[in-house]
Amino acid sequence: MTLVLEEFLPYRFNRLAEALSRNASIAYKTEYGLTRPEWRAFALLGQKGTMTATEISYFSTMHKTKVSRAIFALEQKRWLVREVDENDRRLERISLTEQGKRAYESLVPKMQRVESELISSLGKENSEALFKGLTALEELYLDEKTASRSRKAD
Amino acid sequence: MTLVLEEFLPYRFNRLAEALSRNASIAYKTEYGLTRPEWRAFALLGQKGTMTATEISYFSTMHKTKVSRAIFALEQKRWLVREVDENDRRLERISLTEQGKRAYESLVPKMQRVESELISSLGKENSEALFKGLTALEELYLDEKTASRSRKAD
DNA sequence: TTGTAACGGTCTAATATGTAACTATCAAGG
DNA sequence: CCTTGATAGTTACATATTAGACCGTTACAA
Repeated sequence: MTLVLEEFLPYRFNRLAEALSRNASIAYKTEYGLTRPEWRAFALLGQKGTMTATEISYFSTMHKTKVSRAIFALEQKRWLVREVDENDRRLERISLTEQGKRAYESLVPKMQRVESELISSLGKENSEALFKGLTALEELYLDEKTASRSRKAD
Repeated sequence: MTLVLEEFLPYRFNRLAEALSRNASIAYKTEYGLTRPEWRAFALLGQKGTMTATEISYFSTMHKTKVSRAIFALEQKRWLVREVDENDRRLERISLTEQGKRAYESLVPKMQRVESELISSLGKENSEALFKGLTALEELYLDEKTASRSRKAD
């Protein structure tokens, strides 16, 4: 009995995830000096506006210490600010500065270009199949219930 | 202009890769005490027979130091042995011991069961779409040329 | 031969990540 | 009020991972 690693789903996903991330990271890493966790937190703040660190952790599925450090780095760059919530002083409301928003507006189109180039190279039929398969898998594995339990991954 | 992280391919792949790996790892981690790099090296050796460390690194797309440590751990378990190649004494020919082969024969069916349960939960249509999409992506990103250049990932 | 470049593999030092402890705050009950 | 237990976030320590130096080979051209 033999298992062919190249056909094994966890292996295929890991390899592709790594390749896609590396490919996408070129833009935010070389031009903006962001790490992957920083990019994720940044993208979420640009997408959703003001958030708490816990929310960022939830939506990015990153460990809270990773988020904490990513936020610190973005704060150093003056791309975000925090304000303590007056109603609950444990919370910090985090939002992009004007400078951060400008960076977002200039970075996001580049990221989207990478993605759309990828999709057009795949072709309509393949990319539709891919989306269908991914969505089905996500429904199976990453339901709210599951997602809220396992938030430590990168 | 907004980028929706939940729809961004690198993010989706990373999350799914993590979820699939975690799910698959239960079998080899709890019952056999293997780490992920160890499992990968082990699976390759079971699949392909005798290999060198560099070959394992190539096919597993793992960094060579990771492979080195994985091999060391499997050697400690007495699941593999190395012999220096007489023709080229830089090389070590690594292969599973009888004990290693027995472990392989008992572990692999469990891993395959996990995988086939996943696929049957997805249903025929979705899993076919998934495979089609994954294969297309792999051809685009992980061709020999590409794969041989970027071998550091996990 | 010998010098030089390349290779297989390991070891070391720097980075990145996760675990668990800690601070500060809040909420609810006595 | 005061205690107990939970939550938000940071920090310190332990672990895991990577980059790069390193050693012993080998290949091959001069």
